[in-house]
Amino acid sequence: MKRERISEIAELLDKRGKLTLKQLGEYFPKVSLMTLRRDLFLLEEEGRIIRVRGGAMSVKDVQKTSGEPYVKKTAIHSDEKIEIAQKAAGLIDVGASIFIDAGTTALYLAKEMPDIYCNVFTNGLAVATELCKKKNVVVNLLGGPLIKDNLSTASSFSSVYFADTNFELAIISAAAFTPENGFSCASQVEADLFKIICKKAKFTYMMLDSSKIGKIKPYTFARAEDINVLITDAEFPEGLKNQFKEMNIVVM
Amino acid sequence: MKRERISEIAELLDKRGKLTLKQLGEYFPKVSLMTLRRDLFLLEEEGRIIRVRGGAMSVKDVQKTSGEPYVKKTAIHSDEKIEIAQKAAGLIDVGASIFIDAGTTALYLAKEMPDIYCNVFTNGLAVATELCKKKNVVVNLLGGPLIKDNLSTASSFSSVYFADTNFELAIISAAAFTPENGFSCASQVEADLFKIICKKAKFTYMMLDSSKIGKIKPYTFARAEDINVLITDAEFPEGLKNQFKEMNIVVM
DNA sequence: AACAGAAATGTAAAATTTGAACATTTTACC
DNA sequence: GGTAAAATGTTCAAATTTTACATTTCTGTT
Repeated sequence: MKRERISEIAELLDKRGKLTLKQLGEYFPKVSLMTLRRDLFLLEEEGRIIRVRGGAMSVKDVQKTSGEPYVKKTAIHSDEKIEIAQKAAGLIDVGASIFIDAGTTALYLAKEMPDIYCNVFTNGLAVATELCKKKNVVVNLLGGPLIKDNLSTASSFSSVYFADTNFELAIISAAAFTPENGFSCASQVEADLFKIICKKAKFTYMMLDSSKIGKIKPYTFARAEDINVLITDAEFPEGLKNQFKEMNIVVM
Repeated sequence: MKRERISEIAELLDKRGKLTLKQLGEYFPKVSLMTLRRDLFLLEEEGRIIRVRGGAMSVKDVQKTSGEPYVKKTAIHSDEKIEIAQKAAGLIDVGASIFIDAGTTALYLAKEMPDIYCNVFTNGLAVATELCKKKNVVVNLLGGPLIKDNLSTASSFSSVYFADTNFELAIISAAAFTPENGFSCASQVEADLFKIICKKAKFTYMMLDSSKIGKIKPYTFARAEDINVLITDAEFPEGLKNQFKEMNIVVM
């Protein structure tokens, strides 16, 4: 019972990298925070985690991710992003052919994804690396020149590459959204890629955490009506939710 | 003054692994604990340290006890491979267009590479990620289905992709070599890729540590006479070296 | 099945650390 | 010499951890 919980905590931390005690408390509502604290203490003695103020972090995670500027960004609004990623992960069926983008939410999705047989296309190196840990997921990386600050590829070559590859589902995230300007991002090649993706996919699922609302980035790649499902967090304003629903878009 | 103190703190932490705020206070009696706390905060943002209750610990120190599956493999014969990688790194000129493979020696090469302007093509995710740390290196990743055990891409699509991309130099490594069977590797798609690469490149540099000699893998992708430079370690047998030299191949 | 003892967990108060706000000093630049 | 910005100091409230002890659950024995 104890041993089980402890290894579950360790796994959770390896996946998430970092968790607060409160978050752990939500995962294990049956035990008190003090017990969880004691568990963390044991895990620290074993050298598997590092306890930090407020919670703990995975040693494995530190070993692989530290120093890379990209990973730091994942800390911002991470709770909302994980919430969204979990919802998105639940929508993936066995045998599906999916495109996932290179953003931080997508990276969480990669971590949360069930290890079932499916084909995933992505333009994100971190996403691809993460997916390679899953035995049953076939990973396919979009090639091209690398954008260093987010470790993604995007090139004019994409359309040629995608001419012979197919996916029914695109799960992407935008850097900004307003009803007037639609979904936008900061990079033109990325916007072009997303346009191709959205056209190619039968269904487009948009992961959009509430912090993106009202922001505008230079390149719009889709309008509200272009997507099929909007996956967001609890903070998403009700009014906007209804606007999407009126367009027959599933909001979750 | 501030910058100096901060880097001194970082060095101290790298050396000691872990320090409490009080201990830091003894090292820097001239400033208040609040200032040191602020310094630790900055260092944490830079990703150099992890703040823990009561003080901080060095990220480097945590990383020392590392254990990623892929990275683990790099430990085998690592001295020879680093030696070879350093030699290869010395051969790269400003402005060059280069292909580097996805092997472990290639990963060392990526780490040892000078940060000069050049274009690098690769099919290795780890190599690409490593190269992204260099400001002046333009990285270009070959897309396609991912091979999970070595995080590389290789597909029949390569020839199409390479039709419009050019590099004068290919620096690759083989998994095995005998004079009779030439350079061989374990994967057919990789062998196909290497064949295309060697044909496309003006010069082919082969990185071959001495442990590979006498071994045979299923798929031959090049013969001795196909390469221009052989980069190897000190253990490489003299007799074989001379055989290469007789074919006008530079051995170093 | 009942019991003792150990292990695990819960609770609450004390101790420590941190974060935030504001005051003060130093530095850099006109 | 003056002024704004950066750096540092001080103080105190808030949050977190530790400690100590109470309670529950588990385990093995009779």
